[in-house]
Amino acid sequence: MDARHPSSDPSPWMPFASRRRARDEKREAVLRTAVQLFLEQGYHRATLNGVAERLNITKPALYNYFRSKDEILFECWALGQERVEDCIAEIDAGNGTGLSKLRKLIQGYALGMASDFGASLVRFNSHDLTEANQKIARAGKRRIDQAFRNYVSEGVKDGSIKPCDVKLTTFAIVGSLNWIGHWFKHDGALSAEAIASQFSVQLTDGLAKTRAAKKITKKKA
Amino acid sequence: MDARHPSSDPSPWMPFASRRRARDEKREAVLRTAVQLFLEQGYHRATLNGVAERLNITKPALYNYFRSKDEILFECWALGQERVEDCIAEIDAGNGTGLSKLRKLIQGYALGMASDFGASLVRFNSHDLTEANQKIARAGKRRIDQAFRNYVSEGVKDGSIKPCDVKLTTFAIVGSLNWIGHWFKHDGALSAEAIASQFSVQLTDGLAKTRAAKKITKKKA
DNA sequence: CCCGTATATTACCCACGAGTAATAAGAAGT
DNA sequence: ACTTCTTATTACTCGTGGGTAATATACGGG
Repeated sequence: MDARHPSSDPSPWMPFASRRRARDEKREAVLRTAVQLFLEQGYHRATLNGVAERLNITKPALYNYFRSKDEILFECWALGQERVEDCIAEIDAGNGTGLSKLRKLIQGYALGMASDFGASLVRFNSHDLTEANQKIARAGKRRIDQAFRNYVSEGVKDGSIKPCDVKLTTFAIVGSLNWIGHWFKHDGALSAEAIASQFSVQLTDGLAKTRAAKKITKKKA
Repeated sequence: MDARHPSSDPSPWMPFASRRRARDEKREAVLRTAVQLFLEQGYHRATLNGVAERLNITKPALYNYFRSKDEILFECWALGQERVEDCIAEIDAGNGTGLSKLRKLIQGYALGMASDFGASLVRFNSHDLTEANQKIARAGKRRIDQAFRNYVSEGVKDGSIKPCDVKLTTFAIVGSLNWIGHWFKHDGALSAEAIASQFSVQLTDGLAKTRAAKKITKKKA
């Protein structure tokens, strides 16, 4: 069925490695199922029995992979967070104007929000995490917010974005994007990609300092 | 202290009325305390014992005013909803371009979001309501969303707003506004009014079809 | 002054679901 | 085949908190 047990491979670690991989796959399967159920029914209404049932196992089996329900919640959150942070890292590695970076981040973040793990960043209540994990989550949120703000103010500096209140502008953009996590449906009329590219244009529409926009500003001034 | 017991009033219904009013005030006090606690700790972490404690009463006393915890939640939601719907009614009663109506709604909605009851529209999980109340909440959300869409498409028709994807534009605006409910703090640097007026301008900035904007559109075309 | 109603309290119930033994089954290695 | 480690199951505990029954107290009206 698959190449998970390549008996032809003589390496004595291979069987071990393959078992580890199977384990990780199961862990991921749990997370995927859990996040779906959490999103469908809400974290508290969703029970671990329910999660287990969907996986055709029983609740205690889950405890081979996770220590507690809130740990599952946290790891769902973490996967969504990771994806966004990877996106930020990629943007930071490249170059471009503040505006182009901002657009990339908007696009990446929008795509994230259209996924289950991404939506968990905004659909779950941070109070359901342990105190320690709440701190981690807050720090993560901060880093993302900071990235947005950095790109905006960078854009203002390099002239690609017209002067604006960085904080409020960021809030407005992030808000629009977060909302995707609440209304997006995979079976809807709009694909995630379409939304992402639309938003990356639309949300920066009034922000870009084009030649034409410059003219207007000067006219007004 | 107050005129709640006007013994000078001969009307036999007056005492009754005054007691009703006291009752309603207590009901409201419960809701105010409850919504605060729900927002602080999350609906599930917050207990009715906790709510009662803050009011210097005990849990069963709450059941003189509400049938269940989720009824309290619902009424908090309803108060926030009502406020927005009042705003919509007011706008619909007056006249103006689609753009000016949209700006009024943005302003009103932003102000709402900066209040506890308004924030409850977006901070609480609809799954914590009864099936019946979920339907009511969904219908309410729909009405608000529809108002936004109506004003936008009205604006496009009357020429105050430049042609755009009504649905996505609305989502973007509503998203920005809803996000206020998550980050606004009463003791923060920005007042609710400042945010509301800022957003009413900023969110419609790229939307308004000014003469200058018209020129750009024609240039591009 | 007494009665009836509204409103509060104390003391309880109990459903629910997270988490935990105790234990069985299955595969890997020898 | 025997052992061992992993992974799963059955059957259970138990804390929590929403909700209730019985009851006390305050207050306005006759």
